[in-house]
Amino acid sequence: MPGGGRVTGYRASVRIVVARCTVNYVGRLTAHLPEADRVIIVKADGSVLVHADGGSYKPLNWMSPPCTLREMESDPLTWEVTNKAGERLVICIHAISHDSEHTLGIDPGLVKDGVESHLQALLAEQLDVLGIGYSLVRREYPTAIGPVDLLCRALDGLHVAVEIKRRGEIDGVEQLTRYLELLNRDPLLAPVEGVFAAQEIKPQARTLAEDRGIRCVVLDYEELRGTSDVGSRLF
Amino acid sequence: MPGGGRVTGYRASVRIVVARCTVNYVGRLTAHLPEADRVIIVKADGSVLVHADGGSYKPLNWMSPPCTLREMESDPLTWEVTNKAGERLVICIHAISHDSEHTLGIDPGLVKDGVESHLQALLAEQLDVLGIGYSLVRREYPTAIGPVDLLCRALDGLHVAVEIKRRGEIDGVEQLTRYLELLNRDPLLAPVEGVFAAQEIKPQARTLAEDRGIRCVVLDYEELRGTSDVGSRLF
DNA sequence: CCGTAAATGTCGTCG
DNA sequence: CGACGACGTTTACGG
Repeated sequence: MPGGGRVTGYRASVRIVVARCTVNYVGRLTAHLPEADRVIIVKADGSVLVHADGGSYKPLNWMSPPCTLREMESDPLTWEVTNKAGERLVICIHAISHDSEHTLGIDPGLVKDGVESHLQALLAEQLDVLGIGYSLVRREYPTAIGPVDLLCRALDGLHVAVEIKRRGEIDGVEQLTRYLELLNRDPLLAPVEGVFAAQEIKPQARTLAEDRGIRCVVLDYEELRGTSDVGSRLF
Repeated sequence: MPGGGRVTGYRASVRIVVARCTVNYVGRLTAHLPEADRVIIVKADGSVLVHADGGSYKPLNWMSPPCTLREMESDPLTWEVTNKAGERLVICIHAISHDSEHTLGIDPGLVKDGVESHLQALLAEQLDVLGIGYSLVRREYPTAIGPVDLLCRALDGLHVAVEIKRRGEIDGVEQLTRYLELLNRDPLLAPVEGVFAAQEIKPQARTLAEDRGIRCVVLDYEELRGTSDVGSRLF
């Protein structure tokens, strides 16, 4: 291995450093941060975040786990973070104004509600929102290019493929279009109609969808959740 | 304004708190974090990050700027972060094990190299990589649904639309397909061929592209940069 | 491990 | 401010 330095192994703690530093990343792209004061967080898994005082939750520069941090006994102090893919993050530390370490333990994790999978579960129970008399063939109906959110059968026996989004944009229409093209090749299913269902449908997505004969349905999450049995069971 | 509490205005500093806390977010979705020790970062712009000791750079929970932090003098200590859109992040702090504040100043910002715009600039100078004798009509050729990366003319006078990606996936093929459909409606341009150029092209994207008569070209960034005049000028 | 799709995506740019 | 595409997207899920 080139160079010396101390390799920091697994510590069950975060290290928080505030320091004047320059940072260089070479990997999927090349990125350079000029000398300035920043917050550096080293997590237990070796991952490193370099934050400025502003911007959103995204660090200016970072290294994702799994990776290895090596602290060089050079002047200026240099930290080198590397991973298997050959990406390198090098932090030159010119002056440290804060350095502390904290033991946090394993986090119990985040509980979410209101994401697409919930919409799907609720809709599968209330297909009338999509069309009177619809019956469910399958959730996550598998195709060669991925699963269709809902496959239904209308009163007239025709099949209906439903793509569900929280926010309906062009990508979602394209996705449904690919599914429909494939499903319509299956003589046992064809003809298959398309329904694009979302809490919010962008005008351009609606235009594209309707231009392709895909019906758009705007969903009311609160109403779906209020009416449903699962609504209370799930959360 | 409901409730009391001290509203923390603009401070030109980050505050770093390590504390046992529970966190609730209500906004675009609902998310709950059970009681545990975490790192809480409050940036100068009022934005808040709640990090665990692990995972990647994404916080467990957060609020993006612009937003307002109100510290309630309750027991347990409660921080309420809100924004214009009505999103709320509420942090109950049960025990503080670290609390410090640091002045960082404005960050000079990140310098990047190696992204799509550079690929586009390099390719525009070396069109032979795409096809012998190609000439450039325009970079960012405008259409009603967005700009085509490169519009070229081949030796035989036919037009060629080029979509450039760092990583070529299905989305990029769809995008180019939409452009081609539009461009081919223009009698002054039609017929327009498609070329999908990327540093890496996923098999499924290649299959879809070739199925649609779109030619795929794999780019070598280092070679493009080495050969080019701009290569040295740009960086 | 690959491939696909979701995301509180975020971030920049352009109209 | 909205629309749109890029992103070191990251992250989760399924084969």
